[in-house]
Amino acid sequence: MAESHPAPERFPVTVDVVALTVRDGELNVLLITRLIEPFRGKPALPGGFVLAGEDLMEAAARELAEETGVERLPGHLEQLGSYGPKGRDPRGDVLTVAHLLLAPDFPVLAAGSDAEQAAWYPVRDVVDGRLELAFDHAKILDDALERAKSKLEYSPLGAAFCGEEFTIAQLRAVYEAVWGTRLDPRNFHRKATGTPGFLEDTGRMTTGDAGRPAALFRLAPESRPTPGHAARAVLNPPLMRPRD
Amino acid sequence: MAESHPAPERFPVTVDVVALTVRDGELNVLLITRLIEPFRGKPALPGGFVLAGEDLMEAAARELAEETGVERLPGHLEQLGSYGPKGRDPRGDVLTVAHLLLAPDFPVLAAGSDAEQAAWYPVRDVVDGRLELAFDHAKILDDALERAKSKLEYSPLGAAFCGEEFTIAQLRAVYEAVWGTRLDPRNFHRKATGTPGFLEDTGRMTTGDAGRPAALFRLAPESRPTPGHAARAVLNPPLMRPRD
DNA sequence: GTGAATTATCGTCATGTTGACAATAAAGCA
DNA sequence: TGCTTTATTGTCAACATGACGATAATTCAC
Repeated sequence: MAESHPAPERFPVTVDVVALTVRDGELNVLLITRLIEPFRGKPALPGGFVLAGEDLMEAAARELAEETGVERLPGHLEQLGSYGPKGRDPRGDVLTVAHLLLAPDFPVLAAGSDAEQAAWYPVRDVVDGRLELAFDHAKILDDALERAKSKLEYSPLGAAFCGEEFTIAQLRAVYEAVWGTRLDPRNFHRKATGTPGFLEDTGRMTTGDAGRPAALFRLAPESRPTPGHAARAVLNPPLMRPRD
Repeated sequence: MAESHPAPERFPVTVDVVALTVRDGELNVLLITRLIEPFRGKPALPGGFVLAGEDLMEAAARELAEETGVERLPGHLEQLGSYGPKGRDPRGDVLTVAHLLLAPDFPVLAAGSDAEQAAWYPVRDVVDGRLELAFDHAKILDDALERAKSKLEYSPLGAAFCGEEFTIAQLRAVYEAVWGTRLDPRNFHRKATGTPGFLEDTGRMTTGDAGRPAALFRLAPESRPTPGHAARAVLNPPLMRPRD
């Protein structure tokens, strides 16, 4: 960290959050609709300015809570990367630190009339160009998707999309939604249950669904996120997504 | 990106670079020695303030060039992650965006007497606690090492530590230095040469070294970094590091 | 109720990959 | 001329994967 004699430039710093979830087998992303210029009326990633005395992750969690009305947000939050500060906001140089939230489907509270309404949108709509995002948020979403896809290969974070307990089929649905592929249920079952340190059988079963009841699993202790530390990578060898 | 009515807080933003290379089979990191307080006399990562109108990567490259005296730096530069702004600099909140450079060994020019001298240090000295880094740079280095280790598994970026052309043994030495393990030369050779889209035989050989001459390889076109875009991941299945 | 549909789970088998290690090739060196 | 060093090619068993058959345990339609 070098010194420069003139006072260093200062930048406004924002945090943006790419919140992903799986609804009805489809990957969704949380977006707000901008109420002001620039990009008024366009969908954008939720986020906002980092406040004095705040850390990045803290700010991301606060903004997300504010814009969804959800107090304690579920799932796994991690930093994605930083963008800017040059030329990404017409109003001036703004540095943004993007974050990634992998979460089970949670309901978004209605915002007041003067607040930007957050809602889930199918990721497909953005990728296919039916939804155009503000700023460089399409690029950020793109990076987030690639990160999410690769996280599923090497880490137990697919389970972050599920609740505390889940069936193998529910976990498989996550992989299929994020990767955009179909996976063989039998091979997936073998890999998921056969990878040491990944899942733990709860002994309980589902009831009421169609078909044979499924065993309920949870993350094994080794795969669970410990307070402070992130979840350790345990999928070794990885659960590779099909290429081509 | 939400709006707040009061003018948003502005933060000084720095870039830091974890520059890694392999010298004599050992992983080294580029450090400067601080000339001023705080942490005067302590080693630190090279870096400095982002200037107005600069992008992050640009700033990182510029700072590295300034502090090493090297104009066009070799190797692969990527963003690592952002740290702060809270509580990492006793002088006040500073956000830093850490970067990672994987480079072949290059000589560092002597700095002037009023400049901070950059030099290569064995990473082991920091990890073992023989060298104490300023600020939160030990944490950043830690994250960089983990990133580098995993990059070698899934991407062709091990070659970024080598020159344009290299032998399989030189590439293996990179893996051994970064992972801190020994690898079987025969199995590594099989995997490196057998992975489609990874390496390309130049047809040329080494001469003058002890032992049988080795074939010289370069990165295959698919693995080479294209201007603008990063190198695509091609090691599929990955070249896994031994666990335990 | 009863059979059909549905979903979960276990098994099989050919193929591909890994890890351990033997054997050979091609140079420099004493 | 051997001896040492390093590179490269093979071999083989263990393991992992992809494709798919078979069976189990439910709900659902009638």
